[in-house]
Amino acid sequence: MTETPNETPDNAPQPERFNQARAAQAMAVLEDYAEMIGDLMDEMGEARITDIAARMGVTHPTATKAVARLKREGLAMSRPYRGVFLTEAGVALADRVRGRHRTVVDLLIAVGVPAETAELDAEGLEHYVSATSLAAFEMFLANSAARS
Amino acid sequence: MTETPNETPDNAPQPERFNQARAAQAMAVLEDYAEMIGDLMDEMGEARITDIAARMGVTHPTATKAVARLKREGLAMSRPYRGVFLTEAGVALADRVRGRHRTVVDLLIAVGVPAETAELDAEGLEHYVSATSLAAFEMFLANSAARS
DNA sequence: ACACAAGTGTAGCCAAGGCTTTAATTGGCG
DNA sequence: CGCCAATTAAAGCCTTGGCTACACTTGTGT
Repeated sequence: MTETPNETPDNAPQPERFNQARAAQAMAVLEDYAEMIGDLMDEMGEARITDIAARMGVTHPTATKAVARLKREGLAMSRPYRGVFLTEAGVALADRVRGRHRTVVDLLIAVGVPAETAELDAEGLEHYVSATSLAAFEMFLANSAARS
Repeated sequence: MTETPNETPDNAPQPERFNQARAAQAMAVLEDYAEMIGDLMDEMGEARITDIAARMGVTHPTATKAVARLKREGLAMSRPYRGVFLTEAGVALADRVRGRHRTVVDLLIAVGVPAETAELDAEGLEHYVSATSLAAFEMFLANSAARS
């Protein structure tokens, strides 16, 4: 191997922004599952693989794999044939995701997107909203409310 | 609750929205590549694999694969060892993506997101903005401009 | 007590989208 | 003209996240 330390790719414009988007995308699925498990725990007291799969619109093996990944990331715990539970970190993530989702939906509505579309689009958008943008959204919403 | 587990999945929120988001995600990469090829054709008259790869921040083989996918989708054409060109459909897609990108950036800025962050976030966000939301964004921007 | 249905887990396949390595083509230069 | 560097292509591997098929627990009902 020639010593090719992963230095800056080269003098290209900014390919990093794509990598950043790709990284966010990797996290997106985890976030969705964590949020879903949080919802199920709130509603039913526990999250079962079948329910998670049904809600996510996937088959149980797929849900199992996702849960395995959540466990690997320290976001969830589960014992064989028992329900799935979120760790403290998982709960924190779920809460954060939920809050962000609401903010995104509210912002979309605030700029004139129909409520239904806002919900639908937010599902895809939310994972790509940076903390900076989220803060801006909240400020914008606060100002809008105050001005109305 | 009695044991009766034969109940319908309760208020199961359509899992389709997740599938929708997944579909959008599949298109995202293609859109990015098409846009990039369009840029390169405008700037240099042709798009070469090496340039595409550099700009996207990936290796050449990855870019080659992406181009193959674009060709499969009827969005691009290329002859071995010659440049890559967009088909009519590809050009249309690239233009649409470019316009949407600008609108998204403008909207983010309009609601108070710093310009740099807006650019960065738009890269991920743009692929999930529906036509309905996009139209709402444009109307919002038009109104903002008029009111300023 | 045991059988069977439902739920869960495991294995193996596929496509996408990354990567590295190796081969081939092109084209410029000595 | 022939060789070499750069470019492109091809082949093979990895991970993610879908899927189906099949195996195994669990626990409920007779």
